[in-house]
Amino acid sequence: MAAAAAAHLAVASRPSSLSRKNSDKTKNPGSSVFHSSQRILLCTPSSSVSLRSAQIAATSPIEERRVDLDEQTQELCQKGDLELAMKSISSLTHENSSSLGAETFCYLLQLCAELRSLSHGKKLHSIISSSGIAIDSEVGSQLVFMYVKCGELGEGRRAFDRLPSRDHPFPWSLLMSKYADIGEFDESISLFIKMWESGTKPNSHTFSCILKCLAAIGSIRLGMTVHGYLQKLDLFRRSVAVGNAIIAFYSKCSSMNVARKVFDEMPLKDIVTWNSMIHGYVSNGFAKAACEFFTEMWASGMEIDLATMVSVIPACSKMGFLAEGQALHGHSIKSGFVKEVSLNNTLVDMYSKCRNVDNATQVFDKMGEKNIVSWTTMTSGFTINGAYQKAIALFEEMEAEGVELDLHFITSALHCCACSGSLNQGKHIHDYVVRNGLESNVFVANSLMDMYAKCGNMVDARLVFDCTSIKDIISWNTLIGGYSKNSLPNEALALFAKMQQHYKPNTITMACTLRASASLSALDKGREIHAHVVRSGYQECSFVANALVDMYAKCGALLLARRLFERIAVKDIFSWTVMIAGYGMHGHGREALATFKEMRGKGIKPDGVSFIALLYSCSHSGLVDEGWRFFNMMRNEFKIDPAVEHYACMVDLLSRAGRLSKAFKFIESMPIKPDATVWGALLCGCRSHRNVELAEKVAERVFELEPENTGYYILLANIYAEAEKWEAVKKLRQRIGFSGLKKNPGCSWIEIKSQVHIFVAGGKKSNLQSKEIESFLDGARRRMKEEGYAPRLRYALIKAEDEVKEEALCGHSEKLAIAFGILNTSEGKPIRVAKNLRVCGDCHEVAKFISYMTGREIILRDSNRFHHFQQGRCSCRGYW
DNA sequence: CTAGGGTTAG
Repeated sequence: MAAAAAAHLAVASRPSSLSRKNSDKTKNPGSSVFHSSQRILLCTPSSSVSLRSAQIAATSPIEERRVDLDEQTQELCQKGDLELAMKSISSLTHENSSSLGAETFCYLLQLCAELRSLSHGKKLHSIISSSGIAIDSEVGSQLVFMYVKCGELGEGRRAFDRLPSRDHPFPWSLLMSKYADIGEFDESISLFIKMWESGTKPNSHTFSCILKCLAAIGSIRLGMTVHGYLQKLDLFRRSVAVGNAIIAFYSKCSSMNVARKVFDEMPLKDIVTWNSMIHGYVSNGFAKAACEFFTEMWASGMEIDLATMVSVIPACSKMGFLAEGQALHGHSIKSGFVKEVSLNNTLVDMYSKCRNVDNATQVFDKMGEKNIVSWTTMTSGFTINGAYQKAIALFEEMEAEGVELDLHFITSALHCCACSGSLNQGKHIHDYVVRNGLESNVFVANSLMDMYAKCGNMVDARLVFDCTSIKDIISWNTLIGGYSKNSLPNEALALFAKMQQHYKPNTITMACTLRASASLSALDKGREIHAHVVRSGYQECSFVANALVDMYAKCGALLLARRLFERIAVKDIFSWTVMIAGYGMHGHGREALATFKEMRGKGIKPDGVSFIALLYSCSHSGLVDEGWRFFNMMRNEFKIDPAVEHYACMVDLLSRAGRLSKAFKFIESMPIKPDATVWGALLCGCRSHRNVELAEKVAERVFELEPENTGYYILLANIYAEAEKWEAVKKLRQRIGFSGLKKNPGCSWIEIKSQVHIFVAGGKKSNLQSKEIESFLDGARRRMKEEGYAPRLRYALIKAEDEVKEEALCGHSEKLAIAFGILNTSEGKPIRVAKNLRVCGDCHEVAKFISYMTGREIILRDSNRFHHFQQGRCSCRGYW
């Protein structure tokens, strides 16, 4: 204020009688120019002005002409007519330009700023410079203002740096806020520091801006210092904007409690105050609090504006409050907000998230103006509601219309392809990305990788990864996770090792990597990662803790899994499910049931997945009655509609128990279409209970559903072979040959001293120690006979055709791995072997005997479950 | 008191 007055004084002290005379008129330049009716009345119609200007130029003496020129230009400025104002001073030449009052230049520059007229602004700048008069801080500030408003921040900064004095906060705050707008918070903060050091007192604008910057760089401590200082100044009580800025600061720093306290203490609140609180609650994940706050705002009689609506509607979306959302929609219609694109976009989002895709589509179709956000929102709306084809159609529509698609839209479309497994559509979008040079964007690249990974195409996912120069931690995690989920654990672990040269892994990396170790059954590797987790302090993260339990369970260390499980302070539904599944795969059905009971005792409501784990546990422990009980409990008590996985568990349960025809009838009575896993479970049952007739019937259904899955053909071939139906085996073999199918080769592996050793079919050329292994197994077999072990060996298979025989040999890979383990580990240590297919019957018997013969515990994980061999017995008790 | 505080999508 003082500085402004001084500037005015400086202007007044110029040899100009008019500036003093005019000073009452010039008090309120700027935005009021267009609104003051008094000013407009004072204005002369433009035609008469130019007439007068011509008269003046012709007749007046110099002094009078100058006065009139000042007055007349200022009047034109007040009217907002920049063109005429510029024309009126165009008669000025180099020699006499200094005769125009500085105040007039202020008027002109301000009008240029408001009208964003950079060309006139620049012209004025050059006139002022060439006039030879020194640019005082008032004119200088207007120059800064003009340049900044015209989008020339750099020029504005240069003008600022040339100011003779910078004792007014205006140009400081102006630059600070523009730097903040373009994200250069550090520059803004450094200006604030310079300002502070120069002794210029910041005002409320400056403080609003610095709080915004400090929030953006996450400097909570400094922000709190500013808050404390403002409390001493009592500034935030006098300025609502400052109070609002403090609220925004705390909400951005996730301290809604403090924000609430500030809110309560503010003596003056406006609509922005309320809106800031609502937005703060929503963006910090307190959607419910946001809704409640809105209700309070409504009740207080405060006006509701567009920003309120655009903040509170997403809160309803997050909560799934359809009725409330609809009420807000109604209010928007009444208040005319439905004209706004932004509001319609939130409505489309709200209806989509509240699972009302019809209303979402209706709003979308009806909205007058659409922007790229509308299209993006509708695309993800279709995706979350499973209407993948409609989402893809939107992409095609946009592409056909030649609309320029931004990266948000592209990532949404890719996400849709990822969710629906639409590889071809995804590739099509990839083409678009390449054509439009968007592949260097890290978000797009990450979405592409995610899409390829979810579609099971890790080769292309890797290609995108390798071609992207800019990677972030999400890129690495996406690819590692993709490898883990696509059963490529070795690739996942290799990439994890490589990643550590570039990035510190985060909790998500750990969870993905643990999953890879789990699927490899690589206990040492898992332990290594566990150590990493502890060193990084990630063990408190529930994601990681659950992954650790899962890893130990899948690596056969069930006791360790249980111990870690018990250490999880807050067990969520995932923790419980993982533990129940862990017991299930080890055949500890009773413990699984007890854990489930414990979970319910803690008030955790089971979901569909936890029931899959439970039913699976029952089937692997032969708990038929219990299985039924839980299946009914799930439907009746928890109102969960069984999914195909639940049916598969039940069929498995019945089939293992030998109730094959009941299982068959059960499948036929299913309300949903059974898939290959359901029929496949029955086919397995047919094998263990040697029912060839039913097997043939069931197999046809399976082949129809999954004609490319060779595992089922081999299963049937084995069923025939075991029944010595060689003709049938031959026919089936021909059928496989005709379709040109390749089978999944069986392999087993064992980890010794962090090194994974893999054994494949036949084991011919596989290992250095193949001789020792062979002689060990020969010895074992000899002793088996000597000790009268009934060799339930499938000798019959020897008569089989090559294809089947080879399959029988594949089964031997686990024997090789077990033998290798015994030969290379010290006595008394358990042997942990994993296999990619189900264990073969012969190997199962041999493993039992080896555990008895050597006194070693053998833990074999096959594709289906764990087998703990100890003293000649297996934990599966035949349920495999 | 020309500048400041609150606005949807990945």
